[in-house]
Amino acid sequence: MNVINELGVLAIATRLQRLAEQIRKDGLLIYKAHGLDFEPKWFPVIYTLHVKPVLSVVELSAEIGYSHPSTITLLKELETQKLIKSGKDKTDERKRLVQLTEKGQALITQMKPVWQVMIAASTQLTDTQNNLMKAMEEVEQQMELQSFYQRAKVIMAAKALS
Amino acid sequence: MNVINELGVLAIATRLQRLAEQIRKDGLLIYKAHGLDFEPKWFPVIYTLHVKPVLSVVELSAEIGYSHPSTITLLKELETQKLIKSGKDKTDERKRLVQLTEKGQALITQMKPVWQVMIAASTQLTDTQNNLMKAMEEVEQQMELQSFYQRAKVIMAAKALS
DNA sequence: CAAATATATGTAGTTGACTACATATATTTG
DNA sequence: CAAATATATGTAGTCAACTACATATATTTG
Repeated sequence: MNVINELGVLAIATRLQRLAEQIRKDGLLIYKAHGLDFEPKWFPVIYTLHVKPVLSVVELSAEIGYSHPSTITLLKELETQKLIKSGKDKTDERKRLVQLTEKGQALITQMKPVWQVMIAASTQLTDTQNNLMKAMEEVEQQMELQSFYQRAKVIMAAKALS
Repeated sequence: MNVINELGVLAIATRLQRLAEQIRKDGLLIYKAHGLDFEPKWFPVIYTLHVKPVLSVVELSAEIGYSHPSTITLLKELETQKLIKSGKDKTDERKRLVQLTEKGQALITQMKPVWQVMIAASTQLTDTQNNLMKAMEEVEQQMELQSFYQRAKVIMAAKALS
């Protein structure tokens, strides 16, 4: 077994990160080609608020699967873009309720056809023999079953016996 | 077609990044469990210098597939750990030649059995129905054939005709 | 009902990669 | 052979996520 395989596994994230960077850059270009001023990283927030119009920061974070500080950063950017607005929840003063502005809603209407194109293009990219999305999900499942560390421990124990 | 698919594609990198973070953390623990003071991110540099004992910074960057500034950062860390050493190339004063120290070589000997365990564990994790490594390679190939942006353009053009 | 605990938000600093730019040396070419 | 170009290295700053910690408000419990 070639030790470089281990490199391969540890390097997956780096490679995917690069791929993702490229996809984000192209995403930005695609929006621009349609005359739209929108960054791909804003999509999860905007789309979620489109589907669930009023959410607190933590609810939104949970929906998009990000940490709440990451979400707060995105919300700041979107607020300066005037695409979202927010205010205190009157029944629970801890909560800040976030929602789209009219400008945000109008932008979504313009973006919808672009999203369709993006979906078609990204499906072309990822729907190969080993589907990347499915592979991801499978590995996440494996990790949940047993972590990398736990697996290593079991393998070590087995080796010690033989 | 559900628009959230697009989120899925753009979110791949984030998810993979998290997975990679977890794997790195566990990797650190596995080294520690063996009494070794080594960070997973150092592996590409150390292993490459093990196979190709003397390399310049740019040669090394190319081997591990990182940008040269990223490589320089790793080399700095490894130099403070006294795992590598470096000096000017006498025939080409621009080049800095990098190599393992004795300490570095001794550490590799200690790490080799640990790498075997890591390879076995990570193979368990990623060798599922849709193999993650292969999926990655396939998507990289697709991107080389035609970028996300180009694909979107073609799809848009086709739409305009219909 | 006061104290302890839980929840919501926010700030600061970290991580591991990157790009853009600056500088030093080597090589090529008019 | 001097000027232009190419290569090698290094520095500074960016990016998109994170964790750890701090604070404010709400809820639960002895």
